Amino acid sequence: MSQNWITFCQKDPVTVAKNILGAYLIRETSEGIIKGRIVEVEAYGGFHDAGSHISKGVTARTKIMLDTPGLAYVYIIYGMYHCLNLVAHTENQAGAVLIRAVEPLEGLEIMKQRRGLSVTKNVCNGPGKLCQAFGITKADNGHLLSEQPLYIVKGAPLPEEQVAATPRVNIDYAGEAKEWLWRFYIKDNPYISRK
DNA sequence: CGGCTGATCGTG
DNA sequence: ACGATCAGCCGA
Repeated sequence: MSQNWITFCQKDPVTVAKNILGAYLIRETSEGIIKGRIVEVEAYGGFHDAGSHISKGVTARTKIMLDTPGLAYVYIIYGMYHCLNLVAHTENQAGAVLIRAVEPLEGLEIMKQRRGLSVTKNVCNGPGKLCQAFGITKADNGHLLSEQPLYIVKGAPLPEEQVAATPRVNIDYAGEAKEWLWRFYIKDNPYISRK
């Protein structure tokens, strides 16, 4: 039910990021179901977080970070790739959670075909890669991620000792915020984007 | 308008 | 280590 989902996402982005680890990302396509387990995420905050898009200003692109928690925030990066985020923040705040890597579970053939690969390795172990595998584009921007045909289903809670926290990737411009331990991944999972 | 920048990826 | 490649943002 969507209200449960919105409530789940209406917490600070760091909490939502940790809570969404181990959940399932599901895409229904005309060719079949694609499913994966979320194994790596990053939290992005509001105006105080120099690594966050919205800290540079509220624009047509970034204003969704202020919108309803649980919406998809999809943007194009480097003119070539898409990234999927989940809007996540408390009342009157801004924030999002970047889905960085997924462990492929179902729809392997469709994913490999879209990625142009013959083996499962490297199909979903990066934010741009998983969007290509799942067929996620700007057409999905603003979609509530509890609803078909693109949705997230919560998994079993993870023991804290299975979760690693590190600085976020590729935000060298972000000053002190680049040191914050806002990247989370499932330890020893072979499908994370990098060590 | 023109100029820059980038929450990436594949290749080497 | 580096280049591809262009939406998004800003300043004029």
